[in-house]
Amino acid sequence: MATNQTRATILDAAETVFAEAGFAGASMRAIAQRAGVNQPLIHYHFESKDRLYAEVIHRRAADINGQRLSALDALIDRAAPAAPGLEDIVTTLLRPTIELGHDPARGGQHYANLVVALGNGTDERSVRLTAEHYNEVARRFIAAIQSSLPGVGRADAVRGYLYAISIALPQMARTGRAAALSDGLADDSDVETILARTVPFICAGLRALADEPGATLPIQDNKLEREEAG
Amino acid sequence: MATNQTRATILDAAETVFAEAGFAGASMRAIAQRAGVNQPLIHYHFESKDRLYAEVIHRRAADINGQRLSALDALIDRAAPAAPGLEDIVTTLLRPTIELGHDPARGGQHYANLVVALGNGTDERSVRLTAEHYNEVARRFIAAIQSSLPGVGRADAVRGYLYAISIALPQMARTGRAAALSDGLADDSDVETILARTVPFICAGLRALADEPGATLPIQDNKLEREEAG
DNA sequence: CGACTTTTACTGATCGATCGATAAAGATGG
DNA sequence: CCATCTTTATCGATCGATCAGTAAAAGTCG
Repeated sequence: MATNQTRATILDAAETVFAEAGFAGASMRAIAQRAGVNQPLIHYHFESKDRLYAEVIHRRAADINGQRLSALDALIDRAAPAAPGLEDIVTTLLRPTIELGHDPARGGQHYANLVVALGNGTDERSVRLTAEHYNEVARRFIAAIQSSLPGVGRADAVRGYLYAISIALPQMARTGRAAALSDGLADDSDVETILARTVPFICAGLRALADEPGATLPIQDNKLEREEAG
Repeated sequence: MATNQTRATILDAAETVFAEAGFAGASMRAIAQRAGVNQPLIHYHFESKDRLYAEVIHRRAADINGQRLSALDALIDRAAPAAPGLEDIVTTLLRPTIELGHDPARGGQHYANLVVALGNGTDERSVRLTAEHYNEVARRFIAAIQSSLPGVGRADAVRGYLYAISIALPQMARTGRAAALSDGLADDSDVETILARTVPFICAGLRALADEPGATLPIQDNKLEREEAG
């Protein structure tokens, strides 16, 4: 896996085309044209369309999840022996995501659109890649939420994490719908503005789940690995 | 627009295949095979792949939005001259969505996956169809949220609406990720369980936005250093 | 009524374009 | 020369769409 310049160029082009057209709608020829290379060269470097797609995802996911985990570790160390505050945990989870969506140098919106489709997709490829790249960080943050909010059960912590991600990803992708519906009032093009609105929303929601324990859901966190959802 | 049985059969098959493979990944032949008809018949009834896709969306959107608007009207009438409660408004918004996602007779998960991709997509087709079918109901519910929560500004009401939809749609689509991450604890296959968790979360979040109206209040205390060597 | 025409619903054959992928030859630099 | 990178040419498969043609139902008229 030599860090080739050609590889990076192809990955950037693939990221954009996959984001705009989806996996099936993106053609190797369109990717090659945007990258300024020949189509068979992509096969030389990445073998197949599937492997190219997986590498596009892996590159950004490794970046963003590395940031999230090291920031979470730093947060936990700083607060030790107490648990970090909920606002800090949620901010640490969301900030790298929102920032990546606003940083053109790292794919910007393109990867954002990709990862939204990935996280919400039900096809085998999306489910597999999502679990492969995002389950570890999910478990870490779910545990952090539980430590900071002892009243919340495991199931509600999982729900809260998924709700937080569900809110953050579309903002990362920025479809412009908020601006359209508010006649420009909610044009959230600034990272800090987005965090200032989403973090209080999510934290208040999580505390509501903790204060209002819902269905009869026991708390047990022994098994960590699991194959599939029944 | 004769209510033909063949048309409905094709629409059902198209809904499933589009949901499983996306617009580009779904082939007219695969749709025809699932519908038990031959491929040119689809062109006879729907002209083109684009029009077929639009009709698949239109059929369910008209159903679900009709339910939502009439339920909202009834809610407003019942509470008049006061404004309806926030929990009732959010429940009225989400229930038809969640229920549709759990009703196999009306497409069930299939339309759910479709509409998730539609709402999050940035391609021209997705943006156009989303605005065409969902902007009216969005404006109605945003106004209702503002009437019930006078402290919330217009921009935050829009945000709250979009956050609510962002939370509800993935649950409608049920990727099984919640169950996988919680070892089955959060297997939300029941409509009432989902509503009992999402509605309090969303309402608490909305009230937090209303109580903390500063749209320009960046959270600075744990801003991450993203510069690598800077 | 019965013969004729029109409309509707559907089918088999096939079009040109494009798909992902491969083989093999050419270029490049150590 | 050799290994790495890049290109040209091309494969078989599949894509959305169109065509002519058929069977049956519906409408028309003496």
